[in-house]
Amino acid sequence: MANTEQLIMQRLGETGIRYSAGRKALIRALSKADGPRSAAELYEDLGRTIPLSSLYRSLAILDKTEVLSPHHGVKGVTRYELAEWLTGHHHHLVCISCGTVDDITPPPDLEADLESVVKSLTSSGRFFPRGHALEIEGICSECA
Amino acid sequence: MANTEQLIMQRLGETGIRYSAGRKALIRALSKADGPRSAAELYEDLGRTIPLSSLYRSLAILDKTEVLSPHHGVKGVTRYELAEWLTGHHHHLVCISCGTVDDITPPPDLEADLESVVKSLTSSGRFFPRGHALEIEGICSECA
DNA sequence: TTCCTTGCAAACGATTTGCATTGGA
DNA sequence: TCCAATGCAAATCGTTTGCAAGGAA
Repeated sequence: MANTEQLIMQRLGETGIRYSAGRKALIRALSKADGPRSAAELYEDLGRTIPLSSLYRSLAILDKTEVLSPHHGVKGVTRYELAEWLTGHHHHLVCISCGTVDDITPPPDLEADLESVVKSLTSSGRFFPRGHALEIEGICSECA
Repeated sequence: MANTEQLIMQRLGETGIRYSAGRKALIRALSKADGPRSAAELYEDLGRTIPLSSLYRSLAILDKTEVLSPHHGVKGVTRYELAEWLTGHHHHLVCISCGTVDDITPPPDLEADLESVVKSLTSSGRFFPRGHALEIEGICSECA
């Protein structure tokens, strides 16, 4: 999706945030990944060319501007992925052994079921839903 | 549930783990809570009578024996709740602002839908599911 | 006596921040 | 020029661990 970067540049331009070379590399690494990535993982993905502190800062900024969304997984590490308005809605397979997260896309009719589940669960009026996440926890093929 | 403690004592007894006064207090605090609690929150709940290190150790042991199950939420903190074989299956409302987590129990027919979603998503054979978690993310009434 | 548990302090790992420097519009 | 971005090091925060003392079986 060459278009994804266009959308990101546009979003960032609106708020005076620069789409620097480092951030471009970060975004491309995330685009290639098949699931959310932590700062440490991105550090390796990028050949340790960008210091961790810069990665953390960029991740925080891109999170705040909703270009990325965080995923809080096993072992207290935060992983980030492109926000759903860029990638489309999806869910996660989470390995409870190594913490790896893979994306999965549910068939549309099943997703409709999920939506109705969410709606019926939040009809109390005491909670204002922004989204939902179906996390399927188990053991990945690497750890099995 | 006076019966819950019986079940826990029995489970611990099988593995030479003691149900000490501190752990009893911890379990009772979790029983009263309406959602998963972090070590720091339990520390406060218990009037700071049990040091954090003891709480962390007990939480780790009770996790390993599957009396508790962990929830990895906002801000990289781990919260624990009684395992589902003690409390029944349920899901979570997660406040993306303050990190608070509340339990919700889905109507049985909707839960059946969820089960079928999970089954259809994991039919690839490359992932071995242990459970699922539907996290509904949004803003709680406190933060709204 | 034999282990498990507890407390305190030190150690750790992930993440954040202060500060001086660099770089782009 | 002006402000955002970067790099390094130090600081924070949640969590873990070493070790010696306390307690239950």
